[in-house]
Amino acid sequence: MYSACVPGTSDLGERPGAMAATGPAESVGFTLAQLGLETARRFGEVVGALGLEPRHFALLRAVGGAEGQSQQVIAEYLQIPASTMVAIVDHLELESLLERRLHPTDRRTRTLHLTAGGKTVLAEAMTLAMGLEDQICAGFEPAQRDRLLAMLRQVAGNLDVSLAALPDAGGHRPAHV
Amino acid sequence: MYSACVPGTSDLGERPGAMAATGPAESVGFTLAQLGLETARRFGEVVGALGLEPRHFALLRAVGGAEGQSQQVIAEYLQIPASTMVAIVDHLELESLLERRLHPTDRRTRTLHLTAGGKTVLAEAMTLAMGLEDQICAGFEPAQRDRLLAMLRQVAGNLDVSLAALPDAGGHRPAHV
DNA sequence: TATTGTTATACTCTATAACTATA
DNA sequence: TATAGTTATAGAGTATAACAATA
Repeated sequence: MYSACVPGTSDLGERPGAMAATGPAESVGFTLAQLGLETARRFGEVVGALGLEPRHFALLRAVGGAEGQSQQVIAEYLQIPASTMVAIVDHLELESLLERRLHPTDRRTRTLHLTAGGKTVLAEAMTLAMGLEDQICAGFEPAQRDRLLAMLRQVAGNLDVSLAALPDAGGHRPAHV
Repeated sequence: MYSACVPGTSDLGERPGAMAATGPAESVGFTLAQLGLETARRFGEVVGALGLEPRHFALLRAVGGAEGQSQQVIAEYLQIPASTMVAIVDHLELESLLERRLHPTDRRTRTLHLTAGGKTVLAEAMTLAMGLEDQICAGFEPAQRDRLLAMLRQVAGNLDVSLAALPDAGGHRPAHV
């Protein structure tokens, strides 16, 4: 993890120090990079209380929002290679938070589904995430927070960052239909 | 780098895919984490054109703003372990962008100084960073950009993130003086 | 005896590529 | 022949701890 050098980046896990401080406070870019890093780090701590790592949460959330999708589709959405996907799914399946099921027509494909426990843990994680959100936005009036979000969305647009969720399997039809 | 799972984190280098998309667009936390990640990634691309990695830029910048500080002080500021610091300093010294000098009174200590070339490269990198800044803030009027920065600073305060630079060696006096 | 910097090393994470089974 | 998923493996990056010189 050295993305921290921000605006270099860096990935953080629950690993200790990242190269963090880097930018002038007058720059939106530096500030965003630094806040993003710290936000991610805090989130890791928060979901860590549930025994989850950020990547596990990310997968639970993706599956929760797109029940029945294939591993491949979800891996592409999360922008991780197939081999990494296998490891994460293995981990969560071992903890009985999600399960692989056979695809109804294609026996090569595995579809992913949350278990009851997975839904519970995901809900708990979302609750904790909302608590962090409140901490992040402390002192903001609702209208101010909305303005901040609107500006951040504009920045996302400027950077071609998609904030969209993955449609569930039912929404996906073969192109030729 | 998997901090990308955002708000997991992650560090990014110039490495390809990071687990990126994760959060609902209605959350400041998720959005910040995602934008921070992308900003850091873009910055890595930008300074990469100068042959720098984000961590190299971070060190050049820290030294440029605190000429003559010891490796230890700067490593602490950057929140990286001493052994990592050695590797980065080695790299930049090999490229003649900075140099180690002997401390005037303590022969254990090395002080860090930018070379003329280092100053040039740092200035070029700052110019490129400003170009990225313009891209990030495209469509914002100056007053809007100021409002965004002010809000981000408030978030930084909420998260105890320091945006301060490191004082240079001259500003450091032993506590007992 | 404590501290600065260095070196050696072990560990984690990630991605590439080979492999199996299906289509 | 191509694709979904799996496994094996090699590489990068990081941190921990032992070490040398100096205080």
